[in-house]
Amino acid sequence: MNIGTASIESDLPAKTIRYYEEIGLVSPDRAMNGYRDYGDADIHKLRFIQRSRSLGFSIDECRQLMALYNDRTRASRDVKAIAKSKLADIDRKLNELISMKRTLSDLVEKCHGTDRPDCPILDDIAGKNIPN
Amino acid sequence: MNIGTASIESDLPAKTIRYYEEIGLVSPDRAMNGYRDYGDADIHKLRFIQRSRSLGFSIDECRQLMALYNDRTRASRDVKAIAKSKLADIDRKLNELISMKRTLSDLVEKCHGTDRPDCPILDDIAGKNIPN
DNA sequence: CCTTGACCTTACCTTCACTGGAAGGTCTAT
DNA sequence: ATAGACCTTCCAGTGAAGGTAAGGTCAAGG
Repeated sequence: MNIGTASIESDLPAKTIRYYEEIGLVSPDRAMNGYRDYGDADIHKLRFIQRSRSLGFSIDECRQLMALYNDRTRASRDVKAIAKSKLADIDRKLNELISMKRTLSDLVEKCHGTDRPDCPILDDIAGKNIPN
Repeated sequence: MNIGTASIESDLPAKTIRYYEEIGLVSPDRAMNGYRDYGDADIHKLRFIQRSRSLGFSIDECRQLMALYNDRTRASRDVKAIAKSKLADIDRKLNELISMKRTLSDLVEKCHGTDRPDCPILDDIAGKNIPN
């Protein structure tokens, strides 16, 4: 499968996929013409990375997970530990996002959204009683 | 007020404050000795930016928000639109995060966590079918 | 007056994770 | 045979800072 198809399958820009190869995350075969040739396992990896990245995990964290994929002799205990620590990260991110959402949607709700300059969102961001 | 104090007042690293000056966000006076001299209005702006950034707005969005804030004739509708689009972003991230959490905690639960290399988490990453 | 140490300055380099563009090779359909 | 959609590599730039170096300034203590 060429990079264009891999891009669609993994929901990642071709540019990004090449970058991931450059930094050693996913190394596809090459066809006779020099084109990258992605197999199902590559697509699966790319999808996993895409999902992890979109959740705010760093490339380095993705690399840890990829390393687990490449080392089939690792004790499943270690894998479980890493997965659990990622779960804790996810929970932390969830809480941050929820708090951000609460604040923002409070503000959006209070904002009348008209032509008038009066705006609770800006008032909040600016802090209540600071002079212009 | 020197940059160190401004840093404390605005809850932003001095380095970041200088960067904000470089990109034209906040331009303090200079004292005779060349030190930056921040007034209340500058601190106010810095706090505004700090708060916007912590709510997930990009620098460019902060710039828009500040322009709206400084524009006495602004429409609160415009501010609301920006905030709502940010909220949509947050919701999308939340959903992805929740789905990732479900996947990972499913896997952690299924993982026996012993010395054996056999590991359901890796099997999932590899795209194997895991019998329930 | 001198030194120490905290604070400030600019200038430049590095980071992370891409993203864009140029210049050119390949494939497929008409 | 040619168009245009794909692919290749290489080089540069982005946002939003963080790090480090080399040096200027200031207040306090000896």
